Amino acid sequence: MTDAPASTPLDDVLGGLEPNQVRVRFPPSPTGSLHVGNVRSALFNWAFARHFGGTLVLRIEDTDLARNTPEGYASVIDSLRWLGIDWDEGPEVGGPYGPYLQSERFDIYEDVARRLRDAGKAYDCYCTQEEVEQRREAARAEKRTSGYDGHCRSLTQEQVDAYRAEGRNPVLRFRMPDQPITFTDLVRGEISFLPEHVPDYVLVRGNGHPLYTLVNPVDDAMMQITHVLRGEDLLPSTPRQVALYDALAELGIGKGAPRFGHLPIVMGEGNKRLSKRDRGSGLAEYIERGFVPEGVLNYLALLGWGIAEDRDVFSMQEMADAFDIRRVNPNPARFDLKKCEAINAAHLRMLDLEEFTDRMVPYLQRGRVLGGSVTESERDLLAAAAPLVKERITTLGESVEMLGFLFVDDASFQRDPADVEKLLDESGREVVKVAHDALSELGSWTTPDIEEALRVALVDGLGLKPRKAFGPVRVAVTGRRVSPPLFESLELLGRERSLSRLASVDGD
RNA sequence: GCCCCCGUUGUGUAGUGGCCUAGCACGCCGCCCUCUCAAGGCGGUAGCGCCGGUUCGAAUCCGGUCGGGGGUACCA
Repeated sequence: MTDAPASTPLDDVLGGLEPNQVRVRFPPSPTGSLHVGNVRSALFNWAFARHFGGTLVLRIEDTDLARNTPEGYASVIDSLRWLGIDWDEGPEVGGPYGPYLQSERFDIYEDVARRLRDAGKAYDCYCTQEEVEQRREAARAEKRTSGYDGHCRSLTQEQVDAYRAEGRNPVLRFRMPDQPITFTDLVRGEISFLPEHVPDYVLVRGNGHPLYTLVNPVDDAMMQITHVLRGEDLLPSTPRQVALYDALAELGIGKGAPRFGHLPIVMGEGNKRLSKRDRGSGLAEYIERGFVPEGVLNYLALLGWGIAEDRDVFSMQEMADAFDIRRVNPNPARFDLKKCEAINAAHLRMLDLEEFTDRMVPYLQRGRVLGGSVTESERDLLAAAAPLVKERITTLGESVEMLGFLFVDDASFQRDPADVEKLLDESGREVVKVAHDALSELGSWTTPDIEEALRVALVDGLGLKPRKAFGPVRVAVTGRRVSPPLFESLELLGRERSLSRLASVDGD
């Protein structure tokens, strides 16, 4: 572990800025639903900005027209809203540095590219991809750094004319300075690269299309971004960006390189980075299953950061208050769905009852347990049932299985075949019959009275262990071996429906 | 190949030379509670990659080594 970050004074984090002058950004590509790695990145930027009372900019990086879709954009916005990660500048909210969609900034990039070329910070490179590739392979064979070799750095006019005559379209290549590049990473400490290891790189394609390598630093510079918190996969590209920020500053664009903090990547199964194809990699899955944003965010925060050594459940406000980029662990973190579920369950339990109930509704509707509009009586029943399931489920989606039996009408009520086979055998059906008879004589239909009656009839009367006695009744009434507490469930189901379900076992 | 980053139980982490016979959480196992499942309580399992060095003393400092990851594009 590096020791530099922990010893980095706070002022080195702020770089002489007032806390509220901190400006960070989250720059997703709208290629589809957000990936958990992106969410983690958004969260850390959010926490950093909120901690200092600074600004979070949302910028949509949609220059790669082929891969972007309108649905992708909507999905990013919806995802952030669902998570509760709010931004101070960007699409939907505006701000002084717009537009915040890169697709609306092409003229800016064109202008900056021209100025970089005019100032000699970048140059036209006429090498074809094949030529570059060939030389790259040769360098590799000699165990040298494989990268652009500077072939077109200083062409004569004759050479340029000759290439032009061949009809070659040049790319615009950034001229890297011949100096080592060193910067202090907020997570990892000092990092430096030698010039021979960071070759000149392409800013603008032969067809005039600007690349990420240009666009991202240009926008950061123009939007006055002060801190860049991003995945460590971008660490190797940092030196060339730092050099570009400096060149831009010399042209009067921005104030030089921001401070960087490279967050550990999130790994999936095995030893590879959590990729889009991995199960559990997309935020959409979590929403569908009924994770709550508090839970997802809390878990993601734990990937590389912790609020205290003996505590791992906390709110986003608490995270914002306590967040310290210097305390982010540089180790890659492996995504653990079990832990994520545990954290989510903890947040579910922390919800107050009404809130918990409200949040279950859409899932019960999707599971066809509730209809599109919830009647008042359904609402009351749900409110009464909520405390019974709140401590028993990990995700809201599980409420469908847990509570379905209460809302479904007798005609469509179904029992789990496996549970029926296991518990409603001949003796089980006998138990249910006895239970039915005992309950049908019951005067007051309340949990304690129901329990009393069933204990007398089944435990005392039939001499059964409680476990054996109530199992068949549970399956008969709820349809499943696992359910909310039985006596409470019977009370909520009501006398008529309970008795009819018990009676229906016999007729099966 | 070259460059960069990382290396504490299965997983996430605490640990900044003695408080460490390494703490916490999740997982897993067992017990208690108990009408099922949870929740809760109690207990258990398992770790400093390796080798040298510095030091009275190292998970902590230094060197090396091994391992893992990332990058190496007219992708982002």
